[in-house]
Amino acid sequence: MDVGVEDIDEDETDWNSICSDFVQPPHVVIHGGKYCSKVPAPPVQRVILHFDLDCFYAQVEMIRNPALRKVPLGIQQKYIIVTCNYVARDLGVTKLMLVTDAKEKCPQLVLVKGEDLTHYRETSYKVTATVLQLLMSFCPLVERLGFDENFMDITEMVERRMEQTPESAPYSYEGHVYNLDTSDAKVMVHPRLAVGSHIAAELRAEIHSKLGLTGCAGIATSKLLAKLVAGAFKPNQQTTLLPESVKDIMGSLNGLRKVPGVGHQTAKRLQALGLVGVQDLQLFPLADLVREFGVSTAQHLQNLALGIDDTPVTPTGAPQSLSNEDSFKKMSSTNEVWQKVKDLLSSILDRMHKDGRQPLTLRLTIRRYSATNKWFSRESRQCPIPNHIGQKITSGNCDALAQLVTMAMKLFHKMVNNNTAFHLTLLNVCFSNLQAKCAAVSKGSITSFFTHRSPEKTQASSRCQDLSQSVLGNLRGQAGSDVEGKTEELTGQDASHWIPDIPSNLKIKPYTQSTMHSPEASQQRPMVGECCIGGTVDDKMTNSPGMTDVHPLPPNIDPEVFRLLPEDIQKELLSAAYPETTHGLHSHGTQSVRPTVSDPADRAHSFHHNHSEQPASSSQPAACKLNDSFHSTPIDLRETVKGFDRQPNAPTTNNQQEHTVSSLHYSLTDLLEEGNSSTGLVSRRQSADCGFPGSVDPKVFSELPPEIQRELLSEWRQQIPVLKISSSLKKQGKSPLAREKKAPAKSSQANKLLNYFKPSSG
DNA sequence: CTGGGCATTT
DNA sequence: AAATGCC
Repeated sequence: MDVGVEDIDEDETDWNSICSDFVQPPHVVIHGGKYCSKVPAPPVQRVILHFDLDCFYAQVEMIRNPALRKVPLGIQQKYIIVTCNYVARDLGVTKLMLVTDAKEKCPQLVLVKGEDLTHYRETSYKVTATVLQLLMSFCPLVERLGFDENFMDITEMVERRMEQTPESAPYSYEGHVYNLDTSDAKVMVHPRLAVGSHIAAELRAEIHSKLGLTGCAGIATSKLLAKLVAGAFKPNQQTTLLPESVKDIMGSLNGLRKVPGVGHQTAKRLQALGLVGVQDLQLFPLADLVREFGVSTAQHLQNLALGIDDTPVTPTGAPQSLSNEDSFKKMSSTNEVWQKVKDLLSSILDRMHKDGRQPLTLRLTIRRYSATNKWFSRESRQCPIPNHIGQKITSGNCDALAQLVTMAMKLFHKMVNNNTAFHLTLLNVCFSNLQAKCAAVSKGSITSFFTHRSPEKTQASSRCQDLSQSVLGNLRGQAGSDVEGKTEELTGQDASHWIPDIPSNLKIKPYTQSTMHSPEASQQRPMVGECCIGGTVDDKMTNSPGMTDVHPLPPNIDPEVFRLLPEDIQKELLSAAYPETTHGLHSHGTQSVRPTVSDPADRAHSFHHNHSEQPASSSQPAACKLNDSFHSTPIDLRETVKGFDRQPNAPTTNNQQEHTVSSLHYSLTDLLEEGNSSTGLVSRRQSADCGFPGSVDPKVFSELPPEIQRELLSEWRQQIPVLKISSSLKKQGKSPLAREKKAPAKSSQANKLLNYFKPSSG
């Protein structure tokens, strides 16, 4: 028993247990390590953060109607309480409880229908966007899990902070430490996790102050452990898991089902092998497990039981499909089906329109009634969506609805014979194969790059168009900048809620050392520098007129690039690019080029103080210094992090939030429209000095697969024609690139991408 | 009387 | 297209 975990810790690689987060050679990879197959397992431990909102749906409803905060609240979907607030929980209500049971147990229970997920979805993406903003300057990696959970790889961020204050790593943890008394001497051994715990606290404070939402965080060395430990203390708290306690937390799980990754079916198959507890799986002969699951799954499962999880945090980006469904007791007439399909389509059409991308396929799913095995028996049929219809969808042409209903009914009749009786219990419509629209850009000559799409475009070229489209969609959506021509009317600021609507905030000292070169990037460097991707592309792109007209967005402060700049330039960039965040809400200083951001050294100093020992005068907890860079008024973490007794009433929070957002939007609009004030400097500096595209959207960039991110950065550093690409990198789901990621072609995908931006000569 | 929505894998 | 997993 427990042998496995012991083995892990005491295997030759002892980095796991005995201190020395410190000794990590700075050059040894960071977040990129796990993605880079070329390097052996890096000796650097990741720091993974899992953020889990408390009873999410209930929180959203309580924000919409603060009166609900005081009453036992349940969110009802059909006949079940999908979640409930803590008032209700104290009265015995639990998640996934039947409404009847819940009412019986708690007659005062107030129910709110939660079948329409719109508000939850929107709030969910706001949370992810906020997280992204926080990590923006660190090559942010955020992976969503459902609507209420986010994984972050904050290894890089931790590394930076440790560099800033090497002598004063925080020998204290924010929040709980799993199974350990915080006064225990052993807690001092993992400074990187300690730093992670402080970041987690800041993140939670940020989410709360911006969105009014509370949640739990787990800090550990893998997604699995971070997720598990996040639930140790439940509402609105956080817990750090030290490697020494891996065995404990895995052993604490009662039942294999508690292991994330072990679902119903898997648990049943395991049980058939006689395995019920986590330990059973840990000790089960791998060979036998392989016989049942195959080598890959078997190893994975056993690793999970051992608390081993190497899976990377994969940026989620925009959803790859949008679906809408409804369930019911019985539906048996075609008319009913027609009506329901129409309703479902109507709603999803609206979402699709706001998303901006064009769905290429439509899928209809049904569930037939069956006394036995009621929940699994879904059938589906799908078909391509003709281009002319797809365009109507993205342009908001209502004609699309009727045509789609017709298509859906055809799909329906592929599954249900017209003259035979049927009994459905569920209908689902889904748009998938989402493709960013190809649009023209206003003044840029970029337009020509994308307007002529060959009829049979390669997947790659379509990917390229996705990029271009994305950028434009984002420009339109975010700032309402006019985009040329026939493109449909501006859709407002919805350009997908899955992207942050404000630029990254700069919270801590920017990078000053180059420690995050991925091996890949480094290796490519000489090669790329010489190849230059064809002076052809380079020339065309860099020389192309109108590029400077491409509205520069606030620059993406990417560490890889940013740290290469002289410090004074860095500061200038910061203050010019983020007037709101550096000056507060009142000074709307797009004109100001003067560096007003606090001196990085000061920040580091502050960091030092806050973590080493509490200065007598310091009434501010560690995170304050960070918060004050993007809140007009510092927020006392002690109030926001620990319980919210003094919780800001929802209205106040919301107002502040609105103020912030609108202010930022306003200035963002300015930036887009007068691309030559202070931001002109920024973008010029960036493109000329460091090769980083000033108009690239950090959020979009962050959503690209990590490999692609590194490759693009590498390219950009070589002064490859970035402006074009950057402008095209506005908003881009990972989908197309993610697919590419899996493709065997291991050569520089960024290079290929660049090629696609060449005007398709001929 | 077990939701609605998303992703991945085969 | 179906199965599985997660929340």
